[in-house]
Amino acid sequence: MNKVMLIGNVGKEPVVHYYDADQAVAQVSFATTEKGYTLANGMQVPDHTDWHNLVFFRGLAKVVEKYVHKGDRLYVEGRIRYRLYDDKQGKRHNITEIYVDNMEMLTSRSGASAPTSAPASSSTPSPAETTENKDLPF
Amino acid sequence: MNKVMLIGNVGKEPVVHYYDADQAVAQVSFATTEKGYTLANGMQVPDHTDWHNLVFFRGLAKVVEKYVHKGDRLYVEGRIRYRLYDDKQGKRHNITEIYVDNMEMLTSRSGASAPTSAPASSSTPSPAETTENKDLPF
Amino acid sequence: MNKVMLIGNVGKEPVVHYYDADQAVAQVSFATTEKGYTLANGMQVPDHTDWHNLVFFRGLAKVVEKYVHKGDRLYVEGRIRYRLYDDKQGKRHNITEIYVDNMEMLTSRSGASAPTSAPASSSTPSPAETTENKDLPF
Amino acid sequence: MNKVMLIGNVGKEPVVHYYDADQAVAQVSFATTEKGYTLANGMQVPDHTDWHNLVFFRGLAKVVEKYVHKGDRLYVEGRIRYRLYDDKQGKRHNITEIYVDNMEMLTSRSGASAPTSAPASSSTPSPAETTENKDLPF
DNA sequence: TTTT
DNA sequence: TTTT
Repeated sequence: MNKVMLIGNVGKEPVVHYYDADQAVAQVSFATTEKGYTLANGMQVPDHTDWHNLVFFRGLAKVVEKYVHKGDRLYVEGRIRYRLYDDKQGKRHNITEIYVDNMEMLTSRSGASAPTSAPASSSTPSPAETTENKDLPF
Repeated sequence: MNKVMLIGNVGKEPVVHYYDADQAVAQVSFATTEKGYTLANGMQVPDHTDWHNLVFFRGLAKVVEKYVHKGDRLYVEGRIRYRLYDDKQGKRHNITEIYVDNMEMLTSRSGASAPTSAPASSSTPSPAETTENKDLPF
Repeated sequence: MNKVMLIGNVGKEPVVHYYDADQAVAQVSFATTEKGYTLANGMQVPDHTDWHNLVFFRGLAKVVEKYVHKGDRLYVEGRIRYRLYDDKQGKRHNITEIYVDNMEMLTSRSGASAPTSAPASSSTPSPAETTENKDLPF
Repeated sequence: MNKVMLIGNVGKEPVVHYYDADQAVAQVSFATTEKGYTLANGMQVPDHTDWHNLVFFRGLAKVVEKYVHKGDRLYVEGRIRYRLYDDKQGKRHNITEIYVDNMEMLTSRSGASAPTSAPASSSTPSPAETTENKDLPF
């Protein structure tokens, strides 16, 4: 088991690459913040923010491209991956990424205009705010 | 592994029992709500609320007694337990409970007056809004 | 959030219903066991087993029908649902179910003969032991 | 929320530092392995192992020092932390660590002799294989 | 009713 | 019985 669950906010506009029509990859810089607290001795521990490198593949990458924007609050589930890469100068770098398997948008955008091409009809079914498995409404 | 994670709201004031000075047990009726959504065919699936029976023991029960109130939003982690009990009429019942191992209060109560008896001193360290393991602030 | 994660064993053969060609539902009786331990005072707390009612829908129900059997070890993720139903005698009952959104088979069945009709060819791609989201092997 | 759950194996003997009698920190190199699988097109995706830097504080660090060894299988829960540090040559490095809040030992060591110095008494209550919250055995 |  |  290698499982990560995060609730946080998107730091800037997602970056999406298409390797072919089907193979989309989206990268999202994502902040989680741990609230500060006061120690028994009165010392104040400040808030702490971590910046995660989220990576979305295939269908999720397309959902990100369509609906996710800077500032949005998300719940994501995935796995930690550690990777080496060489930059243009041939320097080797470590990078830690979260491969996202599941996402839920927590920013409600009820009367939201769609990002790129606005839907003409107002009867359009609401934008998919959830990409989790949805099952029979028993 | 038998793990439950919930974010939701307290439905009524917690009920706390002391078996002796140390053995406190708190019971909390707790609602989680799954947002409705629109199916591909246009059908609307409404919001769905589940009511959980949370059970807190020992130190956590005391934190609940002190700080948790009707309407509060909580994050809880625990385990599912199924139990049989006989009511006063001798009738047997099934009950499902969530034994809580970890709790975090999500309702900020910054300028909160303490629940029953307000603390005299204003220099009191802030009420514990978190009961998770807190470690060295590296 | 209403999230459940279980690792345990299937107690008897799954029961599968088809409402139509697509709408399959599988029910699985599922045991999780919490290891006993010794208290500080030397008292022994025995092992404790909980029996969960798992419910699988659609594609997952079909995977269950094909591959899951009595005794198998599974990892499942899902949500808790509380439901009322009336039995044939018109008596009302509470039932707690785990709606499964994600499953992973932990019982390796490497040289396994397929459950009902064994595949003739040995070059058959291995049976799906995982039904989680699988992404690009970056 | 910044939550990590891992099941895997300890790669080498833990390294423990004491800053003072109470402030212990343990570091553990920890491997999680994702099973390979066969793609629809017959291509084989091999097993994939990730090496995590686990960090344990205070009481957990002492449990690690006493009971955790190379090869042991563990379940850990914690948070991801990204940190910069300068090495002895003054070079800046990124490091990703998992701050562990909760641990469970999955390697059973029933008749285990204690690691370094064996306890004198054989009536010693069994070694703590679990450091999770344990509650009233209702 | 299961399993380690 | 709660809340967003």
